[in-house]
Amino acid sequence: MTPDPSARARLIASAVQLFQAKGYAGVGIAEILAAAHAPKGCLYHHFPLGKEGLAVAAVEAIAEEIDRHLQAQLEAGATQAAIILGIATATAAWLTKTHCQQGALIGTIAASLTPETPDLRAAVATAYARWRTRFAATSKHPETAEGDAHATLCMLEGAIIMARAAEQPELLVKTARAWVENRMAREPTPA
Amino acid sequence: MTPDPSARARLIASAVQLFQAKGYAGVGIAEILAAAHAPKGCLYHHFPLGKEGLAVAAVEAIAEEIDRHLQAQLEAGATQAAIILGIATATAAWLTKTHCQQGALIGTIAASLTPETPDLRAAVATAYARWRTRFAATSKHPETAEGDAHATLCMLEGAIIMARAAEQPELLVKTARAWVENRMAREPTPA
DNA sequence: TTTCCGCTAGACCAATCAGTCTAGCCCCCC
DNA sequence: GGGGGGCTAGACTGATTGGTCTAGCGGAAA
Repeated sequence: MTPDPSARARLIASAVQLFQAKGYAGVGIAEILAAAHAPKGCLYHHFPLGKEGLAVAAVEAIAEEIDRHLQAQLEAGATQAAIILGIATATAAWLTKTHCQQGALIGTIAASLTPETPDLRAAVATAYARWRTRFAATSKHPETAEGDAHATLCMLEGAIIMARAAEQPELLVKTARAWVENRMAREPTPA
Repeated sequence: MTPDPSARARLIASAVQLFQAKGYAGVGIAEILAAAHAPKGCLYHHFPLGKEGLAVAAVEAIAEEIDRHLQAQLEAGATQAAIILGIATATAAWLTKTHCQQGALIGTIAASLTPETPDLRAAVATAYARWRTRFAATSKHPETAEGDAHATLCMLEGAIIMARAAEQPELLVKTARAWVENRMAREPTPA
């Protein structure tokens, strides 16, 4: 099992799972290594910056994955409302499946950022900006596009956190539905 | 300095500050004790359940404080829009003052709840439910009151987290403003 | 004045933390 | 068929973790 090309990927996958569940400070390196079946030296070889470096990679991986998903949906002509509801429904199902123990990776990490991990903060901010830009790009109201996209992301992140805290995944779908209906009501006839 | 009646209060105050900044897992007991100028035995006397007990007390204290503030404003006849904007503006000012190092206590804790701290999860869920109920009580549309209140709380929590991550407190006010204008547009003539 | 007890005080513990370092495997190149 | 180096492997360290335990201060009651 020498030049195992998947060791790095396994580390990132385990980090995503664990950080998602317990937050950055809540997970020890030993736990990640055990989950990834990797020894310590392996981590510090692939991520010389240690725990923070791994977390940055995890954030970037998820940011990339979601951004690709967004892009694909938008290019396929999905409406913003459909995308929002799709994310909410899928996440709610995920919460149910994991008994509310796995949430939104980036939101979970974002909530407890400290000045001690500036690189991690930067990665999180970049991820949010990326989604916002992607989402705003197809808005029908250019002047409010960025603001709307940002508000939508806020609602989703907040709703995921609150649904987890209340252990009621369905709250997430309900909130998203209310949100899109709210917007529909405001824009009865798309330009 | 014997029966110091303020030791317990000092512990809670320090816990609020630190948990707010770094999340539950990110703060060590030693740090809280140092900030509160209290020895270890003092904490375990007042909070036999240790760290989690202290965190529960901190969450309850903040929940109570904010609930009282909400109640006072509602009784004074403030509109929901005014209250939302007030919270956003005040929090943004607070973020600016603390260089985005202090956020929303309950949101920060809620984001990284684990099954290992069930009491803390319960305290957080109770706090959210309390605010939601309080806020929904004065809605003009009873049938959607709870849902609206919940969505508003989601938006605020998410916006605070994202404003912190981006280190742009003004994002919070902008998002709240967009939110209330959205609602105004939907309800042109209050019943 | 003496007893009592709520509370402070901090030494102490095993466990865990993130991180460093050396040893050595094994593929690839020469 | 020897190196060389990317990578795995895990022992090890000092600091810190949450928590327990005993000692003793000092005001209130008798």
